Amino acid sequence: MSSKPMISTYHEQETARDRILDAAEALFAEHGYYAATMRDIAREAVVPTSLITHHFGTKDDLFSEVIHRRVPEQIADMHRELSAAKAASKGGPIPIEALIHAYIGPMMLRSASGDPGWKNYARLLGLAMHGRQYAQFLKPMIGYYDPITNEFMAELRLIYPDADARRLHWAMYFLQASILHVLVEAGMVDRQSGGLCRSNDLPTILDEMVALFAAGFEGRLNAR
Amino acid sequence: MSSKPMISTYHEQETARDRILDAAEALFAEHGYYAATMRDIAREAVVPTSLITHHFGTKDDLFSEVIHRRVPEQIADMHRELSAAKAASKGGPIPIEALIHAYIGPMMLRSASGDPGWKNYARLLGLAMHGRQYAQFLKPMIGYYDPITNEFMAELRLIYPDADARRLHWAMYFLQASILHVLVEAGMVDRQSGGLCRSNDLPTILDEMVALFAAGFEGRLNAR
DNA sequence: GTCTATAATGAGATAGAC
DNA sequence: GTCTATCTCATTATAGAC
Repeated sequence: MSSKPMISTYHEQETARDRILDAAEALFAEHGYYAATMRDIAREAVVPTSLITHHFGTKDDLFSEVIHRRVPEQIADMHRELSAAKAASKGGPIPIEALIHAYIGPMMLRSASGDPGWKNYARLLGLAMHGRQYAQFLKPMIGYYDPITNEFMAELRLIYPDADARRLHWAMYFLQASILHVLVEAGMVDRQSGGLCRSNDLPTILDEMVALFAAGFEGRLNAR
Repeated sequence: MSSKPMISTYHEQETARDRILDAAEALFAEHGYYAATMRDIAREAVVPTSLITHHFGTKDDLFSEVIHRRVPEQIADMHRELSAAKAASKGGPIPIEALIHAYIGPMMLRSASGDPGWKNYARLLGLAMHGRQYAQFLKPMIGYYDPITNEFMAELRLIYPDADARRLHWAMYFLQASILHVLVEAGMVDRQSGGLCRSNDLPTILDEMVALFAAGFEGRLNAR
């Protein structure tokens, strides 16, 4: 808050603490929480292992800090997009394409922005949210994502006021399930399409995903 | 193949080898590959750790064997459902609902069948296929799933002969991304819906998912 | 096939000098 | 804030008796 470098994207003048966070983010995203060791992270950051515990405490604490460094900005992105979509619809329900885009677009575009830190964070998010409840490293995330998702749910209800409440939740569930895998960029579609589609082509994926889920929501949630 | 018990669902007369596989399947599914230790697995199976390596070799080998025990039956399920859908359509294109159901239904219904082994296997599948290419334990899986997915892709092309090839791949990609998370039963929808929807209610999820993706495919792939 | 005992390695975390 | 050296413990894997 006080003496941070103003531009943290470039590696010049980066403190050891920042290098540790960057390295942890990258290795957690690449190998997962358990397979990424403190030693690996220290080597990547070119610091002794003890400096990690000095700055952050336990490995769990380090993971939490990696999340907390980015998550407020991400949630702010989503709020901004949601507000813009609301303003553009002038009191009426938001077009479904705009709502889906506001929900999944910010993280995908951050990931595609060219900043390797955001790319790693996006992949880490996709990995962590895929785990089960008890996983301790889910906790720093769900406190942020469940509330913002509920805000989007409220708008979805305004678009489809006659749809069954459970059906609205299922629709959002499938959308979230899908985006989590997309953020990981696991390479499945690359293999299966023989290179025709690339899982790191996030701008294309965003367009395709918005269109497909919008069609699904329209077809499924207007009835009844 | 020769002296296996004919009914492996019940625990009576189960060999130590089978107990090890069951325990490994359960703990890999619950905690992931790295967090589930050989000691945990041995304790759960009530055998000494050394018996695991004696029967299976390394931890990697054990994981592979857990997969190979179930995957042929699962692929056979999917082939059977696909063949039945083809036969029912009498030479014409398969209805999209039937194709999606044939693709995602078998694993979901196995998971919901009441056999805890299949439930654990389904969750493990959802976890493992979510990882990235290099993850060594992905290898025993993609050799099975990519070919069967390509068979379904071929049928999808027959349903939408005028659709762009990439768009067909993206549609299947989103479907697969979604089903992987559903199989994990991570509890996300339970929290967000306040208990209105449960992530272990797979029969309901199957119906909702088939309907939503069918609407999405129809709206997205008929055009052009 | 099954078990006890143990080896060999790598893990997360700490002490204390500079 | 940073580093060297080390502690303690859990990990996978093996040796060899029954």
